[in-house]
Amino acid sequence: MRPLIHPSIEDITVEGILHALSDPVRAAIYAELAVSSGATCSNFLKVSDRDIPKSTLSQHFRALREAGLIRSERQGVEMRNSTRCAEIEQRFPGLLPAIMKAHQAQAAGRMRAAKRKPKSAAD
Amino acid sequence: MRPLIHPSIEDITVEGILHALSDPVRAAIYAELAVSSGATCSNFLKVSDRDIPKSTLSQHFRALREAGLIRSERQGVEMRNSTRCAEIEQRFPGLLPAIMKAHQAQAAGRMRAAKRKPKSAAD
DNA sequence: ACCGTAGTTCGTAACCTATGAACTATGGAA
DNA sequence: TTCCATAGTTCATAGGTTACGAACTACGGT
Repeated sequence: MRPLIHPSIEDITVEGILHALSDPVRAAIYAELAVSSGATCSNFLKVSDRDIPKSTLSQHFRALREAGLIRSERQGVEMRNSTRCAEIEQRFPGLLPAIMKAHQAQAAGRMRAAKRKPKSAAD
Repeated sequence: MRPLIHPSIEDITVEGILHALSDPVRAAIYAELAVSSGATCSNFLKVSDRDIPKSTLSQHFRALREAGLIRSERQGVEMRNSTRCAEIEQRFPGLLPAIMKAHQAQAAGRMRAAKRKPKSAAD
């Protein structure tokens, strides 16, 4: 089992961050981790009502880790994950807050739209 | 020749924006357009000292356009491109400025590093 | 030593991207 | 009008990336 790779803060790139967060599953994972730090991978076997196979989930965590967005460490049989937002905030001030805010705004917009015509809930 | 597709403002997604700007060439194009509005595609046959084939360039412009980041319109034989940043700023306030600022910070960091050990200029 | 849980790795099919070659659209020049 | 040059687009395809089931590894308990 190869060791986990955590890029040092100066190796983190904007492109990498944007790419990692351009996937809705990863964005959701990151957003959740930003709030409830220390969550494990299997806390995310369901993401916004969608089942994610655990191999896929593992890859998503790897993508977030290698983009420098999260830090993962083994703790017993499971994996504790936490964001590296303090570090990133220092290197790219305002970037993550703006992205998270935009994601929230988008989710809020979806909710408003669903309320207006509730039939489309299963679209 | 199929007509150009410009998503309406409410169809623009955060994921789409992040994905479009997670490519360094597209980010450079967007940054340049944000400053010198009205530039044509062939203004970008070179991007940060790299030659971009024009078919590739065309795809990059399409990606930016269909993510909702730019508006393109034919003017005579060429194509005028401009950003839709005012609209996007309204829908996702602060998002684009934060991303652009981060890209600048990164470029500034690279420049500082190159100055410190100038030998690596050709890496 | 064995089992169950939590994640990782591997193989492969599906999808995405870059690029050269061929094409289309437009505005002059002959 | 016909021809040509310029600016971009589209197509085919090769190479890269991603998703996911199956098989595997790591750890803690019994």
